[in-house]
Amino acid sequence: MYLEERRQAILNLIANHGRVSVSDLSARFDVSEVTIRADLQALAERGLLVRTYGGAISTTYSLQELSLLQRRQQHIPEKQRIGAAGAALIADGEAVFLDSSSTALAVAQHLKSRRDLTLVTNSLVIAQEMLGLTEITVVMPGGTLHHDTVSLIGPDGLAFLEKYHIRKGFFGAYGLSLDAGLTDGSAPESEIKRALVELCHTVIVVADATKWGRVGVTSYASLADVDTVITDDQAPSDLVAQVRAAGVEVVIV
Amino acid sequence: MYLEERRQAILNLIANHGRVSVSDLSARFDVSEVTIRADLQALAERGLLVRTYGGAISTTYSLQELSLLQRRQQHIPEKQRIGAAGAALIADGEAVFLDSSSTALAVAQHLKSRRDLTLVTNSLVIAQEMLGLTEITVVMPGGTLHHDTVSLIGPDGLAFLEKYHIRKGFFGAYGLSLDAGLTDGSAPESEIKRALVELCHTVIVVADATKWGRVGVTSYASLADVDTVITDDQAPSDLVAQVRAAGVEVVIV
DNA sequence: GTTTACTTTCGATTTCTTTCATTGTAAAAC
DNA sequence: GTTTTACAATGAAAGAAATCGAAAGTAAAC
Repeated sequence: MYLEERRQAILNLIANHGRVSVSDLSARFDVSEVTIRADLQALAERGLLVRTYGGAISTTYSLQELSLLQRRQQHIPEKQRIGAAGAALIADGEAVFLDSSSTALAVAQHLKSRRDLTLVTNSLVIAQEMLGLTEITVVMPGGTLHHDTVSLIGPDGLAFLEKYHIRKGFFGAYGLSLDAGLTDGSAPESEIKRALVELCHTVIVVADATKWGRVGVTSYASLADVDTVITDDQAPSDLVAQVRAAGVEVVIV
Repeated sequence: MYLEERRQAILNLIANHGRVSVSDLSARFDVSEVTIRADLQALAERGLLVRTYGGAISTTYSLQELSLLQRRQQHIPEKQRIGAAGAALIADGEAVFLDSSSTALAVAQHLKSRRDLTLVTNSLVIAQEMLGLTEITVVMPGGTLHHDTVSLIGPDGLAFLEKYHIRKGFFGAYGLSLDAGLTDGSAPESEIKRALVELCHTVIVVADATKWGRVGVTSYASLADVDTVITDDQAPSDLVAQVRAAGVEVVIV
């Protein structure tokens, strides 16, 4: 039996039983456990199964996709620094837009002590965060609730937003690259962002180092649309230099 | 059973029951309580559950804790009965409006197991409550966040809502009386309700016994606009009789 | 005969889990 | 309101199993 046959057989077993153990596979295919481990590692790297201690399980039974609640808890110190830097760009009396990314939420969290601010957002989480802060006016566009981003999405929201003169818009992104510009994971989410990039006088991208060079499903802006990028000190310096050469201000915190 | 499988099973249990206990999990999976605690800690660090003394609860359940409205809600069996009766009036596939009252929230809570529903609401609390229920479409009008009612209010939201064909609207009220009809505490809140009473084919008022005979600052509908009132068995029978005589169906639960 | 891809052996390490003693906590009983 | 009381959490230590790294073995391919 060849390596590829064995690995295919392992995948079949997982498809049928949901789980396999290293010792069982070793006995079944009459190879050492080390070999089986190499198989499982290779298959796991291709995302075909999830490795566990002692075996492997089907990807469908593995831990759930990251929700906003979980994304919120990733890269916390970086996001907080980025959030503080973003909030520092906002003057009292301004109207700003914040999108439904977890980094934009970090910006919002640093606005809590501010007064006389109009905050436009389609993120329910940001709205919730601002509850009780009566000095801050929170405006939301209408739309349909998207469960994964906890935000309101829809064409009617855009018409609503056009009435506002929004000075600055803060946008998160799934990825930030020279060719694809700013990219996101879902198309409808992208659409509302695309319209808002047009609408905002100043476009500020808040993105931690992990976003650099990554490309998502849909683009919502090119780098030419962007005025400022706020990122952390782990951002790859070659990419930062290239983006700066493209005329974008890059703030590193 | 592998570690990942056990942890996934714990998450499933929490998703179904809302809560788990360390001792139950220890017995169920036949591992020590120390191991379960390590599992819960790991899952809590990833934001997949919220740790409590003796067990853990769902993250969405703990978000509810944030809302005073909801906490108040949980201790009032009358509102729950009214909510259940209201939910029973809603057929699958319908589009319904729920306002930002705590009684309308009780209706929403009884819709959680339903499928193929469109729920229009200006209440952030209701939207939050429906998070993760992907079978239910939640639509919100645009507007400005009102901190006291945790709802979106504004003239633009109305134009947005006119596009929807909403069969049934559920309205709470500060007061319900023969002369003043349905009254509320704040004028802008009233305005959006007034428009929606016009819009909805069927107007259903959900109001516990304390609301009868009370009059608030502004009226948003007369009894002639109302099709059904759902209330509890403490409602004053003389008023109930008069309202029935005015042609309104009164459901007592 | 050498190269290449795959596999094995064998310690050293790591991971997972348990036990036990100690400290901490919530809520009932006073 | 405080004191009990029963239960829960934590830290340290230890054992069993799984994993990893590196070197060595095997067999087909060039």
